[in-house]
Amino acid sequence: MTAAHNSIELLLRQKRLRITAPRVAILQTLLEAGCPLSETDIAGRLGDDAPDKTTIYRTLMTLIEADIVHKAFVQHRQWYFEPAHHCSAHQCHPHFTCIRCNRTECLHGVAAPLVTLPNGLTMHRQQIRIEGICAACGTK
Amino acid sequence: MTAAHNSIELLLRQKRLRITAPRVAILQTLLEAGCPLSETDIAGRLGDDAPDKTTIYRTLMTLIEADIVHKAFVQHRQWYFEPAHHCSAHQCHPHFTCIRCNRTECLHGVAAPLVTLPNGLTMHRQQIRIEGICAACGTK
DNA sequence: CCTCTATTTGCAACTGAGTTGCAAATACAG
DNA sequence: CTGTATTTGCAACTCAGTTGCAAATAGAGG
Repeated sequence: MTAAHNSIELLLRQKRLRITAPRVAILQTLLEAGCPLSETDIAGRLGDDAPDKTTIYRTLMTLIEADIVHKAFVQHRQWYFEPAHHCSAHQCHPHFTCIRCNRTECLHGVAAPLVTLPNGLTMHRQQIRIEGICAACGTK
Repeated sequence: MTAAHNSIELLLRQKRLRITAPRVAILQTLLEAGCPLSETDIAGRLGDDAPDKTTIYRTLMTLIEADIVHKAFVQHRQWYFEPAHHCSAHQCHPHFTCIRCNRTECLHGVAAPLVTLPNGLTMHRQQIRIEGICAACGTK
C-alpha cells in the first residue's frame, strides 16, 4: 500500500464512496496522467488489469458526481476526463487543441476572466477551448 | 426563387461551391434557425424533403471547410452546427447550457476577451462554454 | 440547347463510443 | 462472521457519424 494509494482512498472515503479496486485504479491513472484521458486511454494504461469498459464509464460518472473528476472536452467523438483538483470555483484551465497534429494540452498558468452573464443566468462552470497551432507544428 | 435563396446561392458561389439542392436547403435551415442544430434537427426541419443523412454530414463538412458554418458544441454525443456569420476573427459567441433543462442558448451580446497564449502557440479560434442555471429554471 | 466530365448524392453496410439489464461478486456495517 | 446494499462484468444493444461505390447532376465548353 503506497502513499498515493492512501490519499486516493482518503479522497474516496471523504465523499462516502466505497473503496473498490476499479475506483482506485482509475482515479490513480487520471491523477498520474497529467493530461485528460479517454476511457480507452485509461483501459490501455491499465492493460490486462483494466476493469470492464462499463465499469470504467460508470466509475467516471460516479467520480464526476462526487466532483472528483471533470469532463474536460470531446475529441473525435470521445470524452476526455481529468481530475478536478486544479480547477477554481467556477472554471477549469483552458484546453488548447492543435488543428495540425490534433494534440490537446492543458493551459494551467493562463489567466481567463469569467464572462459576465446576462441577468437571470447563474454560472456554474465556464470552460474555454482554443484551437490553434502548437509550438511543435508552428516551427515546421 | 426568393431573396433568401439568392443570397445563399451567392454565398456558395463566392466560395466556388456548386449550387445544389441539399446545400441550399441545409444552409437555409441553419440561417433561419437562430440557434445551433444537429444533423437530426436539420433532417427533422426539412421533413420528407431532407437529404440523406450522409449528404447532410458531408455538406456540413464542406460548409465548415469553406468557413460558412462552425461546429458549435457537443451535447449528448451529438454535434451542433451554426452559421459562422456572427463570429469575429478569432472567436464565436459563448454558449450557455442549463444543467437542469439541458437547453443551450447563444450569448450574443456578451464580452469575452481572448486568452493570452503562452509563447509558441498561435490562436485560431477560442470557444467558451458555460454551464449554469437558465432564467426559466432559476425561478422555479 | 446538347455533351461530357468532375463533383455530388443516396444507399447500404459498417464503426465504435457509450448505455442498459441482469446475475454474480464484494465492501463494509453490525 | 453474516447479511445486505452496492458494485462489477458480461452480453447485447443504441445510434451518431463514416466509408465505399454506383447512379445522378451541376455547370463548363462547345
